[in-house]
Amino acid sequence: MKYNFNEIEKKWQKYWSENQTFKAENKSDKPKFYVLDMFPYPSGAGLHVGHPLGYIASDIYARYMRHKGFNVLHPMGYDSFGLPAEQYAIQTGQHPAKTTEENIKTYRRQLDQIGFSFDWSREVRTSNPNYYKFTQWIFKQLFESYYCKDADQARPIAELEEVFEIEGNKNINAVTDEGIEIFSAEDWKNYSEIEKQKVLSEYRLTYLSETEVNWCPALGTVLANDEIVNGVSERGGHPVVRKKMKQWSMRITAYAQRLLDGLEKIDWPQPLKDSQINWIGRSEGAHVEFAVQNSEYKIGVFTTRPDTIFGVSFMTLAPEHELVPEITTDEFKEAVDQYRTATAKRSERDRMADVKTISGQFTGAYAIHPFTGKPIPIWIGDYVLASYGTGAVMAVPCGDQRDYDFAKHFGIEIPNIFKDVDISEAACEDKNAVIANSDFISDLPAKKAIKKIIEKLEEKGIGKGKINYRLRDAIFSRQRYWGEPFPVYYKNDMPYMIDSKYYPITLPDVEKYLPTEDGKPPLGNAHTWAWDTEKNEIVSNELIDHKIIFPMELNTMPGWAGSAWYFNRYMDAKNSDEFAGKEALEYWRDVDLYLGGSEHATGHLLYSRFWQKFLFDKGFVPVEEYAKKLINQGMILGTSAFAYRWEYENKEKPEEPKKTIFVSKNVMERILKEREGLGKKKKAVVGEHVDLLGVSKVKKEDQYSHFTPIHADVRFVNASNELDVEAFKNWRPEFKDAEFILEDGKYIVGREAEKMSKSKYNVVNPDDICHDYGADTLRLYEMFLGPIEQAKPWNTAGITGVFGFLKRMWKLYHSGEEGAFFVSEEAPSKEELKTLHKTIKKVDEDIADFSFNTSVSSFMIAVNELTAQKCNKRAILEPLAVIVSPYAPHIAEELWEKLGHKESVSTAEFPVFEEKYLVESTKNYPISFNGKFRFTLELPLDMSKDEIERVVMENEKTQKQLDGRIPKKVIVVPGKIVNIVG
RNA sequence: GCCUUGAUGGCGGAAUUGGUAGACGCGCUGGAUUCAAAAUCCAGUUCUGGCAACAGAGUGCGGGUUCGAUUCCCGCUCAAGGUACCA
Repeated sequence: MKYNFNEIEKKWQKYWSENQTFKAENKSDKPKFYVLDMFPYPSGAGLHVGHPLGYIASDIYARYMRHKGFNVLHPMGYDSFGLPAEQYAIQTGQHPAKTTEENIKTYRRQLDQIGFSFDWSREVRTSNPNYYKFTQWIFKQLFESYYCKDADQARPIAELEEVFEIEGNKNINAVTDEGIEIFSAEDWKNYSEIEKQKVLSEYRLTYLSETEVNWCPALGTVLANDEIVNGVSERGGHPVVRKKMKQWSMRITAYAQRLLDGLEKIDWPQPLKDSQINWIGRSEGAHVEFAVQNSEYKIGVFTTRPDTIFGVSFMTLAPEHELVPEITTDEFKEAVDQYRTATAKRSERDRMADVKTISGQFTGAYAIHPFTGKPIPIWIGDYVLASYGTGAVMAVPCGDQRDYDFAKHFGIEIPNIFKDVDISEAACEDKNAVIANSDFISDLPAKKAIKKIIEKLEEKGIGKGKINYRLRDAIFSRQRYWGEPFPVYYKNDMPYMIDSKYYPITLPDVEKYLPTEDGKPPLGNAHTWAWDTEKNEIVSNELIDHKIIFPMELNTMPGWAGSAWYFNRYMDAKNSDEFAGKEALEYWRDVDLYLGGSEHATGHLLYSRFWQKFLFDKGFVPVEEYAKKLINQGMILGTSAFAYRWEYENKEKPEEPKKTIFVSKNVMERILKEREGLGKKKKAVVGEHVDLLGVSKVKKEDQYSHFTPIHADVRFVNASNELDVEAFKNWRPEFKDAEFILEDGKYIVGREAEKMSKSKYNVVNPDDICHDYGADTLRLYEMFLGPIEQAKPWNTAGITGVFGFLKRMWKLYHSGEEGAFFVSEEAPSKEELKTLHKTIKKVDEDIADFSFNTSVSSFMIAVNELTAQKCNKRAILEPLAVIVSPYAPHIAEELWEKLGHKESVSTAEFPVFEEKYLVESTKNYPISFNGKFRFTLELPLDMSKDEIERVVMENEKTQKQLDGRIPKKVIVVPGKIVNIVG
């Protein structure tokens, strides 16, 4: 019988679906195991071969753990809110819900065809109102909480209000906005409703704030930093300005320290942890206040080197610093204003990217040095960022290179406060340098000086030790349509939460998905988007009276909102009362294995940890870290194909039409090489080669043109990199009449590994592979490509290898007449048992190490050996089917059934490795001379060291190697090696 | 610049605590089978020299430790990813 993979795979996929084979129960006597994949955004392009890599690995793990007796939760769902669907809606007018639904159907079909053991009964979609009602609920919880530093956890905001009533806020130790005012109980009671709400919002874990954003008036939207190139929008090249906007923020900074500490408790890849540590950016130092001369104002700075305070010779403020207009003297007003306008035009990223240009402006004002009392000129400069620390620095040119460069550039003095250090060329940033010329901290090393200076600052009441974080509160508003609506309405411009009883607050329909003409987000186009506080329902905007009926929030939540808690939802996906029931949460607790790409390191993986900690503080979830172990899967890259275009124009005969000529790769390379030999600029000119190309007779120097690599669709290229020229010509009208310069009658393309993407025409779809070779081959091959965490280019060249393996394995079970199924009941031989147990051991170890590629190799070795042994014993082939089943489940099920089993192979117990079958009595000792291996010698394993040495030395091969020399030393490591030195 | 990861045949990659470098697969070469092809099977395949036995070189580069280094240590080069005026 032939290995008919198409039929087998369809049959078992149907079986699994009909029998709900992989449905996980929330109660079980078995230990639990939760295997999770980062869920996909269902894009219109469908799955490409890169997507399933992680899913296959996690599926192997999940199936393996089932065999090992665990109750496995292995769910899948969709992060289905997002920009592409909205862009598509803008272009076509189709509702994003509709296109998203279609895309999900494609994804599901593709996922099913690969044979994953997902429990589809728990599928979640972030854009489903039954799901996002809980995203809204969590948002409300955050709104109604503040971070208490004493308890080091989130507490209800209602507690604050009680305290305010009694004693004001003087004893409250909470994470708040900078510079919060102290008020008494009396003050509080006299505050208006609006004033009270304003105060509370300074404490809330999610709050409205004026945030600087990159506003693009032409597109009517806010752009992310990476959507701006050279100060204009990437799309369309429209001007971008920095603008203040009222937006929701998440006080993630409250959790900075715990997010840092938590990393020590979880088994995540070190690079990923490092990038989170980096992102949080903790630095220890001091906050110091500098008084401004002849004024009431004080400028606070953060410094990590308070010990260098005697080296301060100027201060620099960010141009946006709020005190700049207040302190600037009339004389400098104009220059300062000019500088401020100039920097406002540049995006933050531009400013940061341009490190070389030093610019700044003196304000005319002076601060007073807190210890020496000397006046210190106050400058503004765009090397100081408004968003870090206090937006101001005490400049110590002798100790900080940026301050040094700034001082040099503007001719500011550079006092030296380091003992025996030359600062004529550069600043001294060495923390081991001893401080000098610094009053009471002179002659101290940095560490001691820092301690002393902080004590003094605190004593004088002008500063204190401080820990600063680079991490900033996360902006949570998006001016988009296709996202979660906020459950918020506005009364007197203050936000109020709609009671969670009325969730979900469903996304309203709009006619256009673009921003409104007056620049409001797309929800501004909705006609029915007002909250009736009496009827508790969404009503027509026309009814807004600001008494009972109020306007609702027009922003939507960002992409990461839904994905910040979905792993909890899978535990109890159908619960309509709670985001997940207590019992389910207690049973599943956390993810045991989480698989996904490292690109989420500082986005999803940080925000989701933050939300989990918050939910933990509130007692809603039982664990503080939701994923014990995380594995990054590397990206599968596409192998792009390039055709090299040369635009040819005969300048002597302009009447001749221009020609598009494609030059085969090696011809092009030869030309470039020759030109290099002639000393001409590489890749610049091909004029001299007109003859060679045989195009036309022209004056050579008139032909100037570059070779331009053009992406050719990889479907037109075969394994030998030959281009199907006809298909390529028909592909695009502009290539219809192109000419081709061939080599050996073929057009050879260049190849390069790039991210798989539609625009690069290098996407390989798993559908074709499944059709031609089957899902089991695809699964094995993706694993066989190399270590899971490594990025690698996709190349189908080797796929016949694993396909051949499956066919050979199939044959083992079909040793009957004319290939009929047959297994013998005979007892297996020693050799057969050895092969089997060697493989069990290897697969156990490999799965524990997530080394799936080497398991596939060991399967191949096993099948090769069993084939050579002509093995057809049930006692070997039955366990073999189980070992292979996590990797190639369809063929395993089919063979399992043929072996006479009624239940799915997934219920079978994983074969247990037994050492006794591998015990050897002899060892083939490698004999080396001076560390160089020469030959092997088979000796009993129980032979003593001396005995081995004697036998080896007596051996004639040894004598031949020694050629009469007397060895200085003979090293014998029993069971390992013999090395003869001398 | 900084952080991280990596570099092994023609290619993807393997090598447990330092102990026979190149498993397994692809490709390539030769052979069997076939009218022929596909498929399948067998043999060979790191490089250099040699008919061969064998000898020499060899895991990015330069040193070191060791009887012995792909593996450990020091110094570099290159590549990929992340991050960037973070006071």
